[in-house]
Amino acid sequence: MCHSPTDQHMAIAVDCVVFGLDDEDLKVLLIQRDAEPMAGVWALPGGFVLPDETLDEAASRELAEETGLTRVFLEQLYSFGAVDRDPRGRVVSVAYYALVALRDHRVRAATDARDVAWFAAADLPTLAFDHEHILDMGLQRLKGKVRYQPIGFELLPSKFTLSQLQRLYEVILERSLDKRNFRKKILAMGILEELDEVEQDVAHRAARLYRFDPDKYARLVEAGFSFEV
Amino acid sequence: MCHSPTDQHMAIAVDCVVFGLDDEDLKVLLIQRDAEPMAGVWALPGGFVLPDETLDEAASRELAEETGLTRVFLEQLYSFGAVDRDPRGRVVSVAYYALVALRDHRVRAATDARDVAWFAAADLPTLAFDHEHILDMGLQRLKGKVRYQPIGFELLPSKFTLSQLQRLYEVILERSLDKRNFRKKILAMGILEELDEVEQDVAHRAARLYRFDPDKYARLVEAGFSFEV
DNA sequence: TTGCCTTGGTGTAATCTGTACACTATATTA
DNA sequence: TAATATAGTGTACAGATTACACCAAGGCAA
Repeated sequence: MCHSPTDQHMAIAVDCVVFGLDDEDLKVLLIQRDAEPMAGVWALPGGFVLPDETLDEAASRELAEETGLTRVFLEQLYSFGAVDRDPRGRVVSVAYYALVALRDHRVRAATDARDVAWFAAADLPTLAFDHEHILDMGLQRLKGKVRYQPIGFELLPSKFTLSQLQRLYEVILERSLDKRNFRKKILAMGILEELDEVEQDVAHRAARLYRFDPDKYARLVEAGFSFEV
Repeated sequence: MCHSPTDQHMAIAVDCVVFGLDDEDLKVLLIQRDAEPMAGVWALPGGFVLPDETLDEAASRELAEETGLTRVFLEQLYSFGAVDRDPRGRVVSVAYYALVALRDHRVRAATDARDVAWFAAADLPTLAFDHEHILDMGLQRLKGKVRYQPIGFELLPSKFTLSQLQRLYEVILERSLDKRNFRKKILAMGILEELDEVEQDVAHRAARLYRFDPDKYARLVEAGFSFEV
C-alpha cells in the first residue's frame, strides 16, 4: 500500500463515545491511555483500523479490546480530519457512539488501557487529542436522535419501568416531563410489551415492568408510524 | 508517513453527492470518470484527501476541480470503509452532500472528468465503486434533514416564490402538500422576508418573491423555535 | 377586446394533539 | 400501625393540524 497510484496515505482510526445511564445521570466510558503519546491521559476508547476490517468492525473490536464491551448498540457518528489532530502524523478518526445498559455490562481495562471508568457526562476530565470535540458531537447526536428513534431503550435493562424510561429522557433532554402525559404518550405508541412482573427489592410500591418490542415497532413503522418523544 | 508507529496506512478519499432541483424533479450531479479504474463510468465527484488539508477542504476542492462548483452548502454525510470498495486497494471514503441552486450555477467538466451532467435522482445510470450506496445514503439524509432544518432554501435561488418552495418539499418528501396550509405554516414561522418584487416572464399571474432570512431564523432558534415542515 | 387558460392568493370549521394539573393506591420500614 | 416513598390514574382547555373551494390577475390566442 505504500505505492498506490496516489501515495496519499494516512492512518485511519476509530474512536467510540460510549454512553451509559445510571440512576442519576448520563455517563461516558473513558479509558486511561497506557501508551505514548498521551500515556496516562483519559481518552475515548479506540485505535487504528486494520487493513482487512471494515470501519464498523474496527470500532467493535477496539471497544471489546479496551473495555470488554461486546454486543452493544454501535453507530457511526462523524469523521474528524483536522490536519494536526494527532501528534503522530496525519490520522483521520471515524467516530462511533455506543449505547450500553450500565447494569448489564461490567467493563474492565485491557489492551492499551491502564484503567477504564464511567464519568458523568457533565463532569469530565481533560481528554486526549480532539476527544472533547468528538464527545460533544456524540452528546449532540444522542440528544437529537433519542427523540425521534427508539434508541433510548439501549440504555436500559431489557425489562424496565416507565419511571426509568421517563428519567432517561429527562436526563438526556435536560428537561422534566409530566408523568401522566409521558405514560399516556409512550403507551399509546403500542411499542411496549407490558409484563406480568414488577421490579424487585425497592422500598416502596413496586412498579410494573415493560419491555420494548422491536417487532411491533418495525410493523408500525411499515405502516407509517413515527416515534417521537 | 510510510513508517509511523502503526503502519496501518490507507488512502482517504472524499466523495460528494450534489443535489439540485429543477422545475420537475430532484437532480444529482455526476461526473464521467476520465481516469482508470472505471474510466468512462459515471461516478460521484470526489478524490483523495491531500496530506495538508482537512476533510472539508478536500471535499470543497474536489468539487471545484471536477465540476466548477464553489461556495455551495456542503456537509459531511457518512464514511464508507468496506474492505474491497475500491479495486486500487484500501480506500476509505468520507462522503459529503451538497445542495445547489441549479439555475445559479453552471457546471463544467474539468480535472479527471470527461463530462459532468445532472441526472434525475429517480433515474440514474450505473455508478462506479459503491457510489450507488453512498447516493442512497445522501438521499435518505436529505429527506430526513429537510423537514427539520431550513436547508431546503439552498436548493432555490435566493429569491423564490412560495409555490417553488412548496414544490421543493413535495419533490423531496414525495408527497403533496395543501397549498393554504403550507403557506400559512411557512409564513407563520417568520423566517421569510416578503419582497416588493414578483417573478418575471411567466405566462400567468406573477407570484410574489420571498427571501430566507438567516438572521431572523438564528434569533428564533435562540428563543427556542424549531423549524419543521 | 374578449374570453380562456394558468397559476396566485386567501379563510373557516372540525378534529386531533399537547398540556396543565392533584389525588388515591400499594409496598416497605420504623 | 403510622410514616414515607413511589406507582398509577383522568379531565378540561388551548393550540395545532387538517380538509376544503373560490376569486384574482396576467398572458395569450381567437
